[in-house]
Amino acid sequence: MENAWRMEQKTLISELTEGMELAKQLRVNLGSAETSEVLLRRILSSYEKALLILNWSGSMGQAQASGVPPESPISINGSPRSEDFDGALKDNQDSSKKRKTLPRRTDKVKVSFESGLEGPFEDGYSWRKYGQKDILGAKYPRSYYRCTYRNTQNCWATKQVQRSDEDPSTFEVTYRGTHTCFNGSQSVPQPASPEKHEHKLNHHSDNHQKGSGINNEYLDNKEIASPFSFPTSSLGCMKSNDYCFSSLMLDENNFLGGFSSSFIPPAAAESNFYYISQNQMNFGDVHNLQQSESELPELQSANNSVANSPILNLDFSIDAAELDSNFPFDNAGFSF
DNA sequence: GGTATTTGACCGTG
DNA sequence: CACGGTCAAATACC
Repeated sequence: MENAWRMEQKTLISELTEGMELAKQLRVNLGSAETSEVLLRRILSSYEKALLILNWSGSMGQAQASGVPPESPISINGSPRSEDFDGALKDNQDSSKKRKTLPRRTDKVKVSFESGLEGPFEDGYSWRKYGQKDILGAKYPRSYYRCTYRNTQNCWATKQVQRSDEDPSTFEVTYRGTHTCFNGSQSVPQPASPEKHEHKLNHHSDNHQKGSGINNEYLDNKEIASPFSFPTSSLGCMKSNDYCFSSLMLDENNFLGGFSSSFIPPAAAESNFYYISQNQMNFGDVHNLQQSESELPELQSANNSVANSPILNLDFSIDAAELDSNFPFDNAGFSF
């Protein structure tokens, strides 16, 4: 067993390393759509293999290491609820029920109120709040948002925003589902002004504070969290197909989802989680990409921050960190 | 009047 | 049964 594991580990490391390299190349080549696509495919392939391995040895039980049908059944179209796509995710084995343990991705974002909004909080999408709940053990309530275009464009993306009790200036944002809306309207706040920027989209800003019934605390929460976003970023597809593309790809990777997934056209992409191509144009800084599925109990991302993430240049690093908890990667020398 | 938010109720899951 | 997530009626704002 051990030998087997070691071998797998090597393979895994090799695959991940390659993926990383490819990603780096991609970064350099971004711009040339074709090249990017090829590279992305390769990246995906590498990660897929790695994931399969992980999946297999990591949790013997579920090893769905076979060519699991990647894409989820077009749930988006017909399904009335967002929970659908989780089903899509891992329904292979347990089919039947919808689960709440949707894989999702969490980001922690730090914001400084004192100095005004420092980080850009627009992710280019329009969110509509549909609920708020007090969470056990948390000081602050959790807010639930869904894409404004859910009905009009069948976009089932949702996100949850929770203020950290320990550090109120930090918000944990959990994205679920992928945007399938094409909102040119979202005009991404392009080169988001690094410094306090108005968190209101000038264009079509429809999220201004309306519910003036909320108290300040929530207001904060809301103003900031709601339109949330990252630096320049890009979540999902915005206007540039290229970015959309990459987002999807990575997304599809689903780092832990463990599915093979081949590229899915943006339109129908209903992958499961976003992946944020972090800011600064070229995935510069990493965040946490967490996809937790039933396998990984929790997603916590650990870094907060927009501000400092000494991590490398590629997002993949995150995984390393995460996986780390499950595997002895030490020797791998994941020093991206 | 249309759209967004608030908030209690409902429902599925563990 | 408790908790988290979503629904939907009521309400607020433009």
